Amino acid sequence: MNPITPADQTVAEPRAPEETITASILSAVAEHRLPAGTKLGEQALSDLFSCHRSNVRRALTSLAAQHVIEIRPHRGAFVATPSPREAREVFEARRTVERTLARLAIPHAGAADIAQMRAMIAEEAEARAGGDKPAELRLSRAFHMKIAEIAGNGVLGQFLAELTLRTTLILGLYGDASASSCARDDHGPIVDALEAGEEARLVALVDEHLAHLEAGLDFERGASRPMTLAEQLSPGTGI
Amino acid sequence: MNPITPADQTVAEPRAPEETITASILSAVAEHRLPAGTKLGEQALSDLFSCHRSNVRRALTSLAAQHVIEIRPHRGAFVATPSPREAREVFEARRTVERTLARLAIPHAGAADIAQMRAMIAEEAEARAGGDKPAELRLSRAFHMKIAEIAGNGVLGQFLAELTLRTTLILGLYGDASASSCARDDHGPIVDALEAGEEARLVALVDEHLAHLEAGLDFERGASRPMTLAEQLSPGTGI
DNA sequence: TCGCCATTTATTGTCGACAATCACTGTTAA
DNA sequence: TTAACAGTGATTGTCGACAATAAATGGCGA
Repeated sequence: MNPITPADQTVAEPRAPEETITASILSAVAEHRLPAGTKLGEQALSDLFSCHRSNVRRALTSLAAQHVIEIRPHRGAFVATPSPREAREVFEARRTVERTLARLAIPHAGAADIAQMRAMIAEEAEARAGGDKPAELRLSRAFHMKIAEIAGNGVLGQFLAELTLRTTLILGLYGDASASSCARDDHGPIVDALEAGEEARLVALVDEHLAHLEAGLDFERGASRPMTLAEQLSPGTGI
Repeated sequence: MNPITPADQTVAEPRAPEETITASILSAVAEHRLPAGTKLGEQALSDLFSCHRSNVRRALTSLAAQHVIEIRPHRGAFVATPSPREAREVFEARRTVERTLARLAIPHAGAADIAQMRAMIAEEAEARAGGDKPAELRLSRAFHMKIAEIAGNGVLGQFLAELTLRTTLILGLYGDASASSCARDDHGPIVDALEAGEEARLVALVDEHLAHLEAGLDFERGASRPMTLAEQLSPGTGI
C-alpha cells in the first residue's frame, strides 16, 4: 500500500536509521512509486521505519539539500515538483556531465564492464517487455550510473545521481506515459561506441539520447497538476 | 576571535536561524577563515547564534549533504578535508561545468554584466595588492559565480557554487600560499572573450585558468596535516 | 621514566512533551 | 447557493533533560 518500503535490512548491517530512510525514499522516487508532490509526513515516516522523529528530520533535510524533496516551513516535506524551466536546466546539466563522464569512461572500460552493461540492457528490455515500469526505470538509471562508475569521478558521479533522480521526477510530471522514455534501444549503441573507444561517436550518441528524452516532454500537461487525492481517484482525461 | 560571525542581520529580514548559520559557515569557509578540519561543535554554534541546538543540527546536516563539512558519528562535524583524489575530481568537474556555463553565458552577457565583471576584477586586484586574502578569495569566487548567473542555469550554478567552495578548501590544503591562486590576471582576458563572443577562445581561457590553478597544487605538503594545535604553534617548515 | 588502564569529562544522540502554525470542517450571514 | 468566518484537529517547530559514546585526564604498574 505504502510505496515506501523500509529497504529490507535482512539481518546484519544495522545501518543508521537516517540512511535507511534516505535510501528508501530515493529508490521510491527513482521508481515512480512516489510521484512528485507527495507529502512526506514526519510521523508517518517515523512510524514506518520505527524510529524517532529526529532521525526522519535529518533524512528529510539531507534530501532537501539534494533537491529531491522540498521543505516548506510549517507545511511539511513534499517530493519536489520541478518546473519546466528547472527541467530544461537539468537536461542541460545532464548533457554537460554525461558527456564528460562518457569521455572519461573510455580508457577505463574493461571487458567485464562492457559485459555487465549489456546484461543490464537485456534486463531493462525484459522489464519493459514485461511492463515492469519500476524495474525499467531502475535499470535505466543504473545504466547511466554505471558509466559514471567506470569513469571513476565520484564528484561528477554524485552530480549525475542527483540529476538522474530529478530527471525521473521530470519524466513523471511531463513525460509521455505511452511512448516510453528510453523505449528505443539507445543504450545498446552507446555500449558499442564505448567498447570501440570511439569518443566522437560516443559523445554524439549520449547527446542524442538525452536530447531525445527531453524532446518527449510535454510541459502543457503537467503544469496544472495539483496532485490532490481527487486527481488520483478520478481517472478522467484532465479538467 | 571566532572566525564565524553571525552574518549581520541588521534589523528587518528575520531569516530562519538555520539559514543564517549555513550562510555564515559557507562564507567563513569561502574566505579561509575556517580551515579544513576545524571542529564545529554544536553547543559552540548554538551559543554563537543564540538558537537551539536543533537548528544547528539542521544546518550541519544540510552542509554535510553539500560536502562542505563531514559528520562523523558520535564525533561531531568538521570542515571537510578533500583528499588529493577528490581534489583532482573537483577540478575535472569544474572544467566540465564552467566550460558549459561560459558557453551559455555568451548570448546573455549584457553591457552591464561586462562592466560589473570588470569592476569585480579591479576590486579583486585591489584586495590582492592590499593583502586582504579573504576579500580576494571572496571576489574571485564571485567572479566565477557571476558567469553562472549570466548563463542562467540555476542547476549548474548550484553545482559550481559547491565546486568553488570545495576548491577553496583544496587550495587551503594543497595550495601554494606564496604564489597566489589567481595571481595572474586570468579573469581579464575571460571577460574580453566573453564580451567579444568568441566561444572557442573563451572556453580555452577558462580551461587554461583552471588548469593553471590545479597545476599549482602540492599534494605532498597537505597530506600529513593533522591540524593539531602543535602544528599551529610551531611555525617550522614542516619536517 | 614509560606505557597501559580505569575514571572522569565533554559532546553527540535520543527521547517525550509542549507550543506555534496551518489545513480543514462546520457554521453563519448575505 | 455561495462566501466568509470561527473553531477544531493535525502537523511541524522548539525545548530541556537524559542516555550513549568518545576523548582526555590521572593513576597504576612495570
